[in-house]
Amino acid sequence: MTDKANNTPVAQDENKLIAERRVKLEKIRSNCSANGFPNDFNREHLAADIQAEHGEKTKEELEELQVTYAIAGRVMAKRGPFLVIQDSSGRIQGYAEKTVQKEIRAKWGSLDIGDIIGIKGILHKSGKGDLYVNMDEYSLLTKSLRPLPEKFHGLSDQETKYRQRYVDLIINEETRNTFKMRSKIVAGIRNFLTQRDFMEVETPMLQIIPGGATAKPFMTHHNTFDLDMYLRIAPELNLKRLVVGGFDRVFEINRSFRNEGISTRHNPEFTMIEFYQAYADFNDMMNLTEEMLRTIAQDVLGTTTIRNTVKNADGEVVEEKFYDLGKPFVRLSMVDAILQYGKEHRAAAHLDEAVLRDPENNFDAIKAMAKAVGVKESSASKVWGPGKYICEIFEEVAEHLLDQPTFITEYPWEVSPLARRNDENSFITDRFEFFVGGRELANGFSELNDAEDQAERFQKQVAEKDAGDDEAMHYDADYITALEYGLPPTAGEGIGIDRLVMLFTDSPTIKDVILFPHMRPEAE
RNA sequence: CGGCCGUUAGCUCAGCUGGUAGAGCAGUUGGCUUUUAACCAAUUUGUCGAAGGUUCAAAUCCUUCACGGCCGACCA
Repeated sequence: MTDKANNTPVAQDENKLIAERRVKLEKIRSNCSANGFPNDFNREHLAADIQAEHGEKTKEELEELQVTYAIAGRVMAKRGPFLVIQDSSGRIQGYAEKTVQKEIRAKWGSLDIGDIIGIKGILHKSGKGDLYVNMDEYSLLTKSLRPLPEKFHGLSDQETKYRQRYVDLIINEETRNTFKMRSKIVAGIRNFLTQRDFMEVETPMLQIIPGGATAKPFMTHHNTFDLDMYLRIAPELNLKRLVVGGFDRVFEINRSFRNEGISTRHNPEFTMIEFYQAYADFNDMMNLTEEMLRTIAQDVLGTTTIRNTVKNADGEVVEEKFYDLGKPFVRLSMVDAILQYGKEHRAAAHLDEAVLRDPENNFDAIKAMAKAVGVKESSASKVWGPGKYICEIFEEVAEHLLDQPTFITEYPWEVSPLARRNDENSFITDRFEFFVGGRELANGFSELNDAEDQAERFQKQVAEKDAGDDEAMHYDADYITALEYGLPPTAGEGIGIDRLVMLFTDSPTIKDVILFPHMRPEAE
């Protein structure tokens, strides 16, 4: 099948400014080598390195040195004879004396903001104290045909920032920093785990049975097998198959896909790390999480205290929050969280501790309580048991209030189809979720390695699917087979990388930490 | 999927209770030539998101649609 709509070239949004630059490009093509696009300039130095090495020197000291530098980058501003050049490391000025300016005008028409040039010459310091490279040699490397956003206000239109991230990256240093930080965070996680003998693996994203989470999958089709397939919603089951195989400590950092709503916290494809450790339990995972986040914060931010802000429409900071990852994180059971945070809720009077602590024998009461606090029921709620109601009440009255780093434990087995039951209380599992700033960042548990129990849980999920819950899990017979070979006692965890980066970079929406977030196509 | 808000020049934005489109930046031309949002003078730029409607007259009022933002819903 060919999709002509996506392959038809559409008329570019030409305007006068672009036309003027095309005229200049014609001139450059005829006056310069390589038809105007040379690739023989040898860039030898970065702006930031030069600034670091010579920024503190006096004008006179520099004149004595007479050092030559070869820089290249994008022209970001013109100030008389000075050109502000931006490269991947930072900015430094170039200086065009009058004869050079005349020469440029004759050969290139004129230099535009956005053009990419190479400059080689002696480094000086200006009267106002800024370093500049004299344009002893220079070459126009790439003519920019499109005008950049205005130099002072920059690019603030969010739609353009997301649709044309390349423009956002040219213009906004905060955007560049966010994605540099993201790279460092991922590298930090990788280091942390590999130092602890975890092995990085890659498992299929195309799956026949999407498993490992309750979510709606994307569907696709494999032509050769003539087989419907799904994009994975989680790597979980394959990673545990690897633990069965004897890889005791594995992790995978990559995308999962869920065919659900888009919001400030949700993108249809998102990056998770999942890691599994044999002969460990969920308490070990919580300890590991604390240590990992602490280490990464220290390595990436240079501090364990993270500052997040709330801004108003004008971009002014109206609220500041600090999260100290250096302190032990709060650990609270789900029911305790309901009782503690529910005090502020408008329906607080309905939160009866005796009922919450024994929901199985108070099913009607827990249902009434859920209704009182505002839990909305749907057609799928026919199959809800007491555990699901507890979880719904928690989400309604407590979850969004979990600001400081908090582990919530004691998730009911009913909402945890892959987690191990607690030994003392079979109503709950050895599971936790981790929250910061009202956002869920991680989910971990001691793994259910009892094949027969797992088979029963899958059957219950299938019943829920048949009852109309299209997010319920499929029965994965091969996974049961794998468990029958024997999964050692194991604990595992998934951390949402995008949300973690949001926390570390003080980003209010997930689109700010994803280079190319999904948007509806623009109308033609 | 629902509520509210937005969409005007390449960018950032004005444009009032309807009277026929503006500023700064950048662009063009010239000047200046160690500037820092460089400066000085002159000057160009528009399908006012799209389509209907009301009106003598619509960027402005009404309707529908598109896209975006925020908040809900779903979820991670």
